[in-house]
Amino acid sequence: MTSAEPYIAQRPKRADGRRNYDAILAAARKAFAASGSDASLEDIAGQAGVAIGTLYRHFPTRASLVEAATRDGLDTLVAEAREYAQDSDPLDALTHWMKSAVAHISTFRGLVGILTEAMYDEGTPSHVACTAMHSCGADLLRAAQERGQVRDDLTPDELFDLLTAAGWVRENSAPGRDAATRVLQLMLEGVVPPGQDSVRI
Amino acid sequence: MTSAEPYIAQRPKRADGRRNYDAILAAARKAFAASGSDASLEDIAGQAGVAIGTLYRHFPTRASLVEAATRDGLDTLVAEAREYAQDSDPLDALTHWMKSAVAHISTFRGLVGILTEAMYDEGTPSHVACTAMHSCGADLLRAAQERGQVRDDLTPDELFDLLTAAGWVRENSAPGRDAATRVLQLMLEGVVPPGQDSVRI
DNA sequence: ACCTGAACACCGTTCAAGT
DNA sequence: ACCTGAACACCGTTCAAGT
Repeated sequence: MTSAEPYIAQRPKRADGRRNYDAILAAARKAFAASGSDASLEDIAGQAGVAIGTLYRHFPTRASLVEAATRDGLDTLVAEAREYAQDSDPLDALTHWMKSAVAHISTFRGLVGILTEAMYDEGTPSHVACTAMHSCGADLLRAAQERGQVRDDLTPDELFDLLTAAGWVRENSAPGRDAATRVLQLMLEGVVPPGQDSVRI
Repeated sequence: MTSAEPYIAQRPKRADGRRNYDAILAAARKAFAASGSDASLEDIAGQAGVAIGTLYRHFPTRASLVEAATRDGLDTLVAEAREYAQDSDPLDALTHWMKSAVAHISTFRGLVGILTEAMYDEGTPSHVACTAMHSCGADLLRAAQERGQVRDDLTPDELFDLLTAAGWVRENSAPGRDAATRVLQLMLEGVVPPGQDSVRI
């Protein structure tokens, strides 16, 4: 017996279906940006000019709609990892990618939570995107560690934790201050100056 | 004209009211722990053995119920700050308090988000608790900075960002790994070893 | 294969009636 | 001052009927 596969939305072949699919996706992205991942599905259908049943036909669960709405962005992030890996300085590659990752995983309120859950739940539409991200991060991390540029007790899971933490700050911090970038910088450099004894928690 | 004050729940004087108030609070804490801050209010009323109207009488908004359910814990946190301030080592005091703060602001899923919003919104029941926390952290931070134990470009707002980021990880990380403590440690010590050139983001 | 919208379910919130 | 529960509103989700 195979475990239940998550439903991954597919762009229909028929012209009318494809038109509606695209309209729903566009409306969803707008609604997620404005109201977060728990935006009203009825509103989204209305904005797309389709009946609610049509939305459910293409995207049977909210998670499948979120996955479809964020698919391109997360694919881009994976592509960036491959580009940055060409960089002569692995630490530069890692930090640039981390900054981009934070942006892509927090494009709207609620996304980071969905992706974090998806990371450890295979029955979730965004799970494959998350594992792809995870392994990209792991590759860049390992390269930097091999050069001694990053502490070698940092694991890929922990890197993911740092990214989601910074992403959450980006989703939720008050506007007017780029809190997430600063948090990322503090994570990388540390709060306690090198001169001090090691911090005991 | 005075701006609208948030409603802060008060324990009733009449015996039957006080009994219900306490029962609702106990049920709410249990429900929040199990289902997060968006637990069903009907369930909470049912568990407390009261009608839904009674819950609304004592706690007219969900935020007021959350505030009442977390009041004791956050008061404790403020008291701990004063204790730790007696410590001979300001950095120890700060790190211990930070660890406790992370625990207290993430006692159930959704709390960190509510507190973060409350920090910057005066019209919110938890706002006063948040500013108290904020100023405690600022005091401990300043003491550690005066001894040169913490980088002096770190602001109290940024300290709060770090705490909420770690708290969010605690709320949302997969069980079986104490991800939040590790994240806190990484924030304090940094990901990049002292030998490296300063990190460019 | 795809679309529509009525129908159902669930839950948050209010309020008139009661003690 | 406090309690009750019916009533209303809103929204997610399903499904029979239709093209």
